Formats: sequence, structure tokens, C-alpha cells
Amino acid sequence: MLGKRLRYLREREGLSQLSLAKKLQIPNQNISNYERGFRQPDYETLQKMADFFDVTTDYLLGRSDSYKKDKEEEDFQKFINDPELQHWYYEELPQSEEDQLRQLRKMWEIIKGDKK
Amino acid sequence: MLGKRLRYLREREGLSQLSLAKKLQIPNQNISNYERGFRQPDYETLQKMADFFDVTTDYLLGRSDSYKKDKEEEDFQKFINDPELQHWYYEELPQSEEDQLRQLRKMWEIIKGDKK
DNA sequence: CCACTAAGAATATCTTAGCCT
DNA sequence: AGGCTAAGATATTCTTAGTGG
Repeated sequence: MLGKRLRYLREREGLSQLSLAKKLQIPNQNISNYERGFRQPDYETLQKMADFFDVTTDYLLGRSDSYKKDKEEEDFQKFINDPELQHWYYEELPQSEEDQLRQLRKMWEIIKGDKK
Repeated sequence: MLGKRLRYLREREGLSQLSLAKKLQIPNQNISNYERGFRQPDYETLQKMADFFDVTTDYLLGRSDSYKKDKEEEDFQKFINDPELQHWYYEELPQSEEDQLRQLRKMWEIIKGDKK
């Protein structure tokens, strides 16, 4: 199933196996093997592909027919990538990335308010 | 990252590695190795885990902090698993599963109407 | 009971090169 | 170019115990 999705996405972008391979930093033979279902990429490569095509791994694996990321999650990602936020937040409190994320998520929950 | 998520979900359910292993039909040593990040399950097992805990693979892999499936997709899944639908649809037209899915998706788009 | 460790066996993937259209 | 195939080398996972809390 991953093979079909991968081929679909690649051709959709008008890319050759080789050009995609270069972008993903892997040999083009691997792409061929993945698309034909002869090999399964390791998780790192799977996620590279998901990132590159901007889809979920569930979509790549054929678990979901929707390529879209979770809406809420998407909104949150936009929130934490807001330049303004970065300006007043990140420079203030040096702390672990995990703690930052947890804190930001709480703030986000508050900001979006009663939508919950 | 998968390890953390897996352990979290398992303990959340109050399961031992052994009991989870039995449910997933794999040796309990594998669970231990996955949780500690020494091994990576194949995609089949990954999806078994996602199904069992009812989360996305993106969540398991740590790509998403949201465990929730895409709302739209979830609704669609409910739709196609509706017993009534199965009754009047599946028995009528024998065709490939892919075609069925494509057709059902179109119907679903129509049914949910202007929500789009 | 529960989680972790070890080591050989089994499997899968990677790499490199070549072939076909 | 673009895509596929082959085979040895490499790396990973599985299996089957066994250890310790």
C-alpha cells in the first residue's frame, strides 16, 4: 500500500525516481523497491517522505484515505511557528524543548478557549 | 520516540508487556525492545499497535502530539462501517475494494453536503 | 509476575553494478 | 532519461533461552 501512495505522490509532483531520491538523500533503487512493495523504508525514511509530501504516515501506509493532517494539530503547529510568538516567547525562558512544547500547548488550549 | 508513546499507552491501559504482547500476537521481549528503542517493529506490527490503541501512526512515531485521528476521516470510517450501508450496498455490486471505496467516498461527499 | 538481557539464527535492507525500454 | 533487476555485503530483527527484581 505504501508503494501505491508513494508512486502516486511522486508522479503527482512530476518527479522521477532519481530526482525524488536525491531530495530524500537515498539511492533511486530504493524508491523503486518501495514503490513496488519489495522493500519497506525504515521509519526515518518514511518520515522524510511524509515530510516531503506533507502528508501523514497514516496516509502513506494506507491507513487513511485522507492525506490531511489532523486539523487541530495543524492549527497548533501554525501557532507555535508564528514569528511573533517566537519573538516574545523563545527568547525569554531557556528550557528544554519538551517543556517548551508542553507549555505552549497549554497556552494554546487557553487561547482557543471554549472551542474544546 | 515510538518507545515512549508505546509505553505510555500500554501503562495507561494498565497492561503488562506480556498481556499486550498476547493481544498483539508477538513475543513480550519485542515489546520491551520497542519501548526501550532497541528495535523498530515492522509496519504490520506498528499498525496493529495503532489499531489496538486507536491512535494514528503519526502519534506513535511522535510526529504528532495529537493522538486523534482526522475528524473527517473518522466520520467517513463510521459511515462505511454502518451496518445499514453494508446491507444495501455491499451485496449489490461486486467490484474491487478500491472501486468500492472510491465510490463510497463520493457518496459520502454528497451526503454530508455543503459542509465542505 | 514483570521487565530486561544475551547470543545465535533468520530476515530484511543496502549497495553497487548492470540491463531494458 | 527513467525504471527495474541481481547478488553479495551489511544491518536489523527474531527467537529462545535465561537473569534479576
